[in-house]
Amino acid sequence: MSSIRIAPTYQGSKTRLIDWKFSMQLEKVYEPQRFEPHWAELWIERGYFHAPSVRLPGRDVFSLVIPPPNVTGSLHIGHMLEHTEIDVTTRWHRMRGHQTLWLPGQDHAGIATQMVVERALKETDNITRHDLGREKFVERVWEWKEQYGGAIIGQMKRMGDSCDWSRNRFTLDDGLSKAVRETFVRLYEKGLMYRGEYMVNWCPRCHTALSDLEVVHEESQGNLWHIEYPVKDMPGRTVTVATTRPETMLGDTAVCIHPEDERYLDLHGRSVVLPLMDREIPIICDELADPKFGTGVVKVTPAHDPNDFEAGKRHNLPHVKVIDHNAQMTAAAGAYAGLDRYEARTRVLADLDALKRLVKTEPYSLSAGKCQRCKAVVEPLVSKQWFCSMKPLAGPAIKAVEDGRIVFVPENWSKTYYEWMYNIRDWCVSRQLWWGHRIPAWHCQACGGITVARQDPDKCSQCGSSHIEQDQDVLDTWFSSGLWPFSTLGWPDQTEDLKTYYPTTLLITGFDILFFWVARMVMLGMEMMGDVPFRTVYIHGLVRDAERQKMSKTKGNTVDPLIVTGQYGTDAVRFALLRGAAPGTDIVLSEERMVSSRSFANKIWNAARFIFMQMEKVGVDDLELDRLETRIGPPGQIEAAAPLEDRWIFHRLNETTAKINAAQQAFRYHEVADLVWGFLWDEFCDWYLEVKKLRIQSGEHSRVHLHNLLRVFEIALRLLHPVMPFITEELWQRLLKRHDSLPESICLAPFPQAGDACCDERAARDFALLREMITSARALRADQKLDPKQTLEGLLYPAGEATAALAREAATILDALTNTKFTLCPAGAARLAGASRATPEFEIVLQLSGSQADAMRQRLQKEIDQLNKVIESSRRQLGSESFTAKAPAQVIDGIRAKLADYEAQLAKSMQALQALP
RNA sequence: GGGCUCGUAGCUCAGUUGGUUAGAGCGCUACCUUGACACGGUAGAGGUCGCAGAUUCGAGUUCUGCCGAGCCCA
Repeated sequence: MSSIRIAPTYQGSKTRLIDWKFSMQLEKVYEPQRFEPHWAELWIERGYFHAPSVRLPGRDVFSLVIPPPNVTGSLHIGHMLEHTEIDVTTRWHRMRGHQTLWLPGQDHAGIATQMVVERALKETDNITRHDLGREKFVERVWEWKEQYGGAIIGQMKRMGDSCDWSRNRFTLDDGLSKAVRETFVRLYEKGLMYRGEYMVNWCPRCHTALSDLEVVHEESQGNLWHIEYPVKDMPGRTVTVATTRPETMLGDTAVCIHPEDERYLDLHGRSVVLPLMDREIPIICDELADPKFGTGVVKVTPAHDPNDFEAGKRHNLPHVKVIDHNAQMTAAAGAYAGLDRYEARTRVLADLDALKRLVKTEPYSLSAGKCQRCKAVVEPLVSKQWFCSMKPLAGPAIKAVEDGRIVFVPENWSKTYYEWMYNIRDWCVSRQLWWGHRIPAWHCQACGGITVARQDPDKCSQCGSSHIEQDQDVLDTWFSSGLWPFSTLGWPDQTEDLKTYYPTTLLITGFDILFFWVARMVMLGMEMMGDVPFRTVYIHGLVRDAERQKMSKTKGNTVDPLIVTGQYGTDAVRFALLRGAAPGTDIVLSEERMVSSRSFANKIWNAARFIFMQMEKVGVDDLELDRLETRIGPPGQIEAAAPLEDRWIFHRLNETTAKINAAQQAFRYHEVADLVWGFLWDEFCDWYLEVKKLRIQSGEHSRVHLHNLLRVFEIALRLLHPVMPFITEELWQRLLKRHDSLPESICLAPFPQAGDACCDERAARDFALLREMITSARALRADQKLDPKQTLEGLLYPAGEATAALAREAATILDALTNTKFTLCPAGAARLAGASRATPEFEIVLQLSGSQADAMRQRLQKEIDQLNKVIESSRRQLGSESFTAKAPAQVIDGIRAKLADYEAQLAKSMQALQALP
């Protein structure tokens, strides 16, 4: 092996893997920026994440579609959490040899994108979209999309998201647009898509109708104004209505009382005169009025309130539209025409006050519906829109979850899902926008008929006239998103992709779009494909800041993934996110979490550095690690004659492997992270490496020791890879000699599986005992404030032959790791006075001066107190008839054994206390 | 008003079907710059698991009520 060592450089050789000859020298400090971009690019260039269309024989399929981010946006930390969870799961499946597809893409976000481009037009050219015209405007949005739409893709690639980029999809792609049109036509033909005049949520800023879901209700402090209406032909008789929106009174076409309200029986069949307008309107009887609320009289404005709209239908009331699509008063508002709705409110109140018709103003908290996008207060307006009937679609969607064909994780989300599904209302799908899928319906100027078609028609399907014009509106973005799991796979064409990957295996997404997206995908998937779109829905939490606050731009507490990954490394940020990602909980992302996660990466880095240095010293490079077949499946056989630490670490590795696979299966990402952390840091680095250091220093059988060390480390890297893909790839590439039989990348190497071959309970017990001896001795030293550099004399009294044998076998380790020269004493030998520590298995005594005895006495007394406490409670339990009669024998035996231990330990502690000078 | 979630160490959180002395990270204290790592090591302190009942031989874990925090739907 050459003695020249050059740090690897990736420049000018993007597609080259690391040259192993130069791979053994690691920088002292972990610097992820040096290698993360390299691997991110290489993985994609080599096509490791490409999924074939054809179903490969004998392999499980794992497929998942991305929740498509908004094309104009950039990724925030919430996306990064979502993508990390997806990526961890995807990589895990890929490594398990499954035919794996993570399909990426973006959606066109109709309202949001149009808003952004309109704003830009205003700023740069001071023009509106109407100045440009529809065609030109849409062109501009496409230009915008081309310019900024790549941002997300770039970010995802840099984060190592293992998606198949050859399949990237956009909701406005030709294929997906075809799917949208096909769906619309099918639903229309089935009578599930209809057009009509109904009251919808209208955003006066975005100038479009919104679905119920796009309206957010916010509590705010307002007033309840009480207005008096004089009853016609009954001088002096008035009724008082209460309203939070007095300006709408101009459009009142009735007042309403409850039919059984005794206060108003004399008013049945009467009418009132609407103040300010001097319009006579009827008094109607309807359940709409709640006798218990206020005066029991309500004003009825069918054109501007959903409940009144319904009441208006029941009583054939006329609509007087006093507020228009710009939230300005119409001509019907008489003197108030042209005013903004709030200005009109002020004026109406002033005028009513002048007429002495405003009898009371009381503060009132109300919840106003606001546009999700622009936060403008939504105006309920009657207009002609397209609606999708939901009830018929909801049935099969509910059943799919009830049957367990779709499973929610955590399970309780299914309740929220049912709740919404059972109370579902028709979906307003038309939007008065230009950016989106134009509705495939043509209106005939001759007969007024509607032609809905897959291909653009040239004449009316009803009268044959060629004077037809396509509907001006586009569809809700979520309509196309609802088709995402199959439109992205080529539907409505019957593609190979569809056969192979639909239904998808899993969906990982946030609860905020459970109704918007998840529920609609289920309904449309059932309807169009006749099968569920995914089998499992994992709902992740919300990323919060260190103070548990929701992140928001206005609060300024957002975390930019690009900045933090630059600071700490992508692996560390991923790990920090995952450590908090217990199912059903929000994720708290703090600076400290990222710092400690980077420390973990640094720890692994340095463990590798140590290993590589030893390999150099011993003069071995690969130690036959190229024989991959020995590493598929369980961690492998370990000879019975192998040193204790090897038998122990393989046992632990195997256990950890089993637990990690189980945690992966259950989406317990925090557990995956904790397990791998605990194994690598607390066991591999703190104990195994420390012992191996001694072995290698001794110079005997270094090769054998190193061989096992490398095997463990290599397997651990693969366990860690889904969670920290970059550092594991970097180290794995450096560790392994390039060999034809090996996968090119750790991405493609098999994920470790647990087996029985290296289970070794005895080694586990022995090593735990050895650790206890060492820890006890160290604790004694620390208690006595003894100089760590001073080698001490110590005595070890084992309780039995097995412990004695272990003490003999591990004598050098015990001495070295405690800096003590221990003498092994027979079990029954007389105790020497000194600092002592006892366990059921052994007792350790260190020589002690009188001045140090006090601290020791205190510690022993505390220990005795604690022992007495647990002994008492154990005895009480064992003395209880009902316990011994009912508890399982295993539990009783366990407590008996433990009690014996406590008692033995207590005796030793008492003895030690007495022995103190 | 209906539904859901949470309340465990100073802070942020784990704790899978009830079972022996309740864990982690960060922070804190003391000691240690030891040839992988101070982004480190060793040893420690710190919790009557929100409150009150109930079930049980046994409850952080199950049930009921209350208090407190948050979210969703109407």
